[in-house]
Amino acid sequence: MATIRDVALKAGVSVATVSRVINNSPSVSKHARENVLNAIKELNYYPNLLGRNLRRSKTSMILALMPNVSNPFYARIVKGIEDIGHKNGYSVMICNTESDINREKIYLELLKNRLADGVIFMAPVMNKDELTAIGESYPVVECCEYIEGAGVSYVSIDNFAAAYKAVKHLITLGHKRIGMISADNNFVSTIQREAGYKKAIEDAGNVFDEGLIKKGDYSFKSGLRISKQFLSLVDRPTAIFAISDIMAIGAIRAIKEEGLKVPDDVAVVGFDDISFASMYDPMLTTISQPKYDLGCYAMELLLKQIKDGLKERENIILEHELIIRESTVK
Amino acid sequence: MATIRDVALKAGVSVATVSRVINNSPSVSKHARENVLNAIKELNYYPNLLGRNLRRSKTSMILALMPNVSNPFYARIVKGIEDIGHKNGYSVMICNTESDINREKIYLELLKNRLADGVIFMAPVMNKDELTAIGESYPVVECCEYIEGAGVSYVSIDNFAAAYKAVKHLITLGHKRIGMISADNNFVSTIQREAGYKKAIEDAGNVFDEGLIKKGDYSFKSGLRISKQFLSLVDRPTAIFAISDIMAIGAIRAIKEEGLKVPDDVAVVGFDDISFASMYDPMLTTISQPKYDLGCYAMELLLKQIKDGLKERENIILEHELIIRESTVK
DNA sequence: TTGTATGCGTTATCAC
DNA sequence: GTGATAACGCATACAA
Repeated sequence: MATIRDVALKAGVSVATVSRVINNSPSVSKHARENVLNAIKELNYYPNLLGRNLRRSKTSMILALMPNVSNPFYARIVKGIEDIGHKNGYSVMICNTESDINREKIYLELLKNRLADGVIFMAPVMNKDELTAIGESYPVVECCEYIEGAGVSYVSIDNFAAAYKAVKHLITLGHKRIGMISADNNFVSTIQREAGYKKAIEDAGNVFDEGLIKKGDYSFKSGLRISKQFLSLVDRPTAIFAISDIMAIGAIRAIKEEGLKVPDDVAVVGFDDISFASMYDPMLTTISQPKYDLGCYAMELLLKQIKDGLKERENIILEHELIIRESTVK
Repeated sequence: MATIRDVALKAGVSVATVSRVINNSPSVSKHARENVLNAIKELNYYPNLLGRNLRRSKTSMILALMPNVSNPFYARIVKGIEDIGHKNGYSVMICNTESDINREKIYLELLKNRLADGVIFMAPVMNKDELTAIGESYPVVECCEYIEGAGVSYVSIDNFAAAYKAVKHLITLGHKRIGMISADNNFVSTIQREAGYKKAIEDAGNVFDEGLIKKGDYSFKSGLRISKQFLSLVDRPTAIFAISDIMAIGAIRAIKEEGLKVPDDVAVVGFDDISFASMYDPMLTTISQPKYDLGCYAMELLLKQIKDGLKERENIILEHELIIRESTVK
């Protein structure tokens, strides 16, 4: 495999000149540049970035840690991250944590081992102190999900307001008993969405019933199971609000299996607006997050940290949107 | 940031000894090892892998190029790749090509630039000669989709047999006019699936009607649009076979929108068995590929190439399965 | 405009 | 069991 030295030899110049050509330094004669370029082509030379990166002590790589490659919710976010990254000369490596703290740590080693310049965390499961420690030494930004008080920059939406809006929508449609399919974790999104749900219920003058919040695990099956529980209540809810589209879809399936109609008998609202939401039958009313922009802003925050040092923390809250479809309105 | 030299200094030994400790060399005294370990902890030292990789000229990273992170079909495959990779000390970086040849090339540079030791290609769009060239110089294996005659190892399924089985299933159910939603490309999978479709039709003694194959683009919308075309035919098909689940789901939606029932009026078979297939209403009959195993085998083939040099080419065909659900049988 | 020489952080060879 | 030291491939300060 050709090295810069081979190129220099073939082009009859020094390695320094070759390096200058590669890096578009202006101070190199036309003649020399041509020779070098030819030699590069002839030798099919590609710079060894290990050498370059070691020398420059930067890798132009950033890490995107997500809990689940298969979750379509993250797809657009990643696109935003990549677009901004590429525009700035960074490659992004996507890594699958599976919400497994060990895998998170394995991939974080890439950062500590200087194989990446920074990391975008999609939904960290490590605890606050650990995250804070990482954030103090390396460029980190959280995207969507974040840990409050960890002192790490994040970009997200106002989950409280979003949930409030979703539930308000149901209330406006006349629903009084609204079941909520939440999750059994301490994510900010979960806590905020439950709070938004509660506030909307209470603002409407209805009594908040703790029993109408049940915990799933973001899966279709859990949405299905919980909804069946709701439907078997004597005073069953006429609407269900799920904190993820997949669980909402499980809810729809459950309602149909019970011989009921959506939205006539039970209305359903989801969260995320994944692509499947508009493919389902009925199409799902849901909260749309600005996924692409979330990714873009996260990457921009990260780049700023990398360039300017990591002193400044910055949090960005983007707008969400309620997308009304067939699962709530005919 | 601490380097091996700092550790050596603090531990009162030479860098060589530190290196030995890091790499678990047996020839280092208990005493020295302890000192080094302590120094490492105190200094919060992490080896700079750029240095190590440069020295060893290997990165223990492999590239997984996929057309689309958001396609749930690839999720399990990636899991297989990662599991085998991790088990062998490799990290895998997932990269999004979006079926864009430029992005493919950008990421392939990481290989040429020695930032990765090998690449697993999920659905290459580059042409045969280009792929062959890459395959001659670097460890490469194709997974699922592959280019025939490129001389690159691949692991896939028998798409001809799978399509044949799917269509045969419909024929057995009594269907005679079966529309096929294919794609407008030259993927092996597409060609083989069309051939399997044709053969099944002909083996059943029916006439093959070219007009019953229409081309989509793997999207929900294209499945929807094409199905509406099918349904508006005077002699409309009573069954539809789509080469992707997403298009099949579009077909179901179209059939329902026309006021028809699935499977009573029109039956539908998809391909891939994405998680969403069993969430839809009706649940989708489809061909299941052994996604996880596809990933595992691909990674194993790649590791073999990396270790043994890249001389040997090997192709692996795994078993598929027809999953019969509600979209064909009540 | 060009070349020489140094060092980035490691590992590995060699001598002790 | 240990320590000098020479690479790995490149970028750059400095000298010319």
